[in-house]
Amino acid sequence: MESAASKSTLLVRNAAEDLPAGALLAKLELAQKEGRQLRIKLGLDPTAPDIHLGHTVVLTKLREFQDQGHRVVLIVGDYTARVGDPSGRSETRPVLSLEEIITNAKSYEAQAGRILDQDPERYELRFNSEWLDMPMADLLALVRTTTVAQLLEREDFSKRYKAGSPISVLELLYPLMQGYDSVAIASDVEVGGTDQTFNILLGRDIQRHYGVPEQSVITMPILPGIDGVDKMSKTKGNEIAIEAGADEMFGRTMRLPDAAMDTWFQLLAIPSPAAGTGPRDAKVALAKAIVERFHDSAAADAAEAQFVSQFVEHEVPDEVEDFSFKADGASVHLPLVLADAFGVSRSEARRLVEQGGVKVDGSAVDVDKLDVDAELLSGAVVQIGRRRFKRFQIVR
RNA sequence: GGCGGGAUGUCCGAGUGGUUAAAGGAGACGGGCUGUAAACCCGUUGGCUCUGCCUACGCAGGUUCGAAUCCUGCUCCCGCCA
Repeated sequence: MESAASKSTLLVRNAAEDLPAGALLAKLELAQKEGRQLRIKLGLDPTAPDIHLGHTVVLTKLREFQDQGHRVVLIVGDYTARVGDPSGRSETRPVLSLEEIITNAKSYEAQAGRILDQDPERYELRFNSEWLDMPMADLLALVRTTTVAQLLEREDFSKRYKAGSPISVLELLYPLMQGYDSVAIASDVEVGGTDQTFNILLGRDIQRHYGVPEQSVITMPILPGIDGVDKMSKTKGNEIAIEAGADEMFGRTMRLPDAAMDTWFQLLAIPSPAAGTGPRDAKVALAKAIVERFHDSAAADAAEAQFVSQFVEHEVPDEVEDFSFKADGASVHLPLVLADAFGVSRSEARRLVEQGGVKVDGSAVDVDKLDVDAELLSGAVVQIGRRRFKRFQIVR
């Protein structure tokens, strides 16, 4: 059997931090000695149903634990989501209904199944409403564990405090609730992004107050989105969803700035290409590897071919979605049809035409001819910009 | 409880009676260049039946020839002091 030390080294190799130093090793040794599994915690936010590449960094780490025989406990933050997170501005963040949360959680779980082993021996899904919906007395006991000074240690809190920006009490409570989750499920190890470091560490303090063993902490670096700057998130629109089609995955990866490539190779655990490989080819390798991971190698080859044809050789893609529209007269008002077909406003459609951004069968539309012969559009591939296509069909 | 500040377009943020659909920036989008990278250049960025019309600066009224800008009331938010 492999030693705990080598297992620990493996688990920590691409992590940002392993806190406190050596704690993971101690946990692994303990588990080995007692012949039991470790309980590996990951909290998830059920506000968005789609898993993207950023989530996979942490999920893959969890999978490594599972492969060593440990048990992953996913916690759906249904209770916290229902309360609503006021972080940042006082924007009315939609408080999700229980149904939405459950839908999201299910979808999330299904997608996580592509990375995690969902064998019940190694996998557990819990909702934190199970224990957070507690009596006031219990809440007070929880709150007693932590001081304001401790909470202000967190950088974004202290910054905002100093700047005189609002910090809601609810926000202050979040780390406590997250910490209590660790108590409730008897977490041995909590995994999360580096942005979670404070919260996860506070979980240790809270566990200590409750007289239960403290979890060790593994933080993973944050994967930047395809803009190469911000954390990957759906809100920013810089994500690659793992459910995305092969072509989209490939194409979006190719938009990644060169500077972020190394990070991606590393965090996604994709072998870097040989030294001396040009940045473009390296990115192609990256894109293919990603597609291969979530589809297969045939799809990766096809996506590359498609990409070259569409963006290098500027050919119309093979598969273009149909858009049917009704033509009453002999001619149709182009902005109107474009608006319907591409989900833009008519004004915007008009602007796009004016700027030469609209092409019919490969040639730009004449700005002065907004009313087009319906027959000419029939069966034509209409294109906006470089990556939006629709094949028009007339319905009489 | 007292005092003060604020609510502007996707976001940030100017604007305090009239060329204001609203400076500037970010983002986004379109075009050029290109490796759908970066950098850079140009343009667009409320809607529409588009040389005009409608809607818009927290909400509701009011003053005015004319208001995002002034007045009144309301709602919400924030900071400071206690």
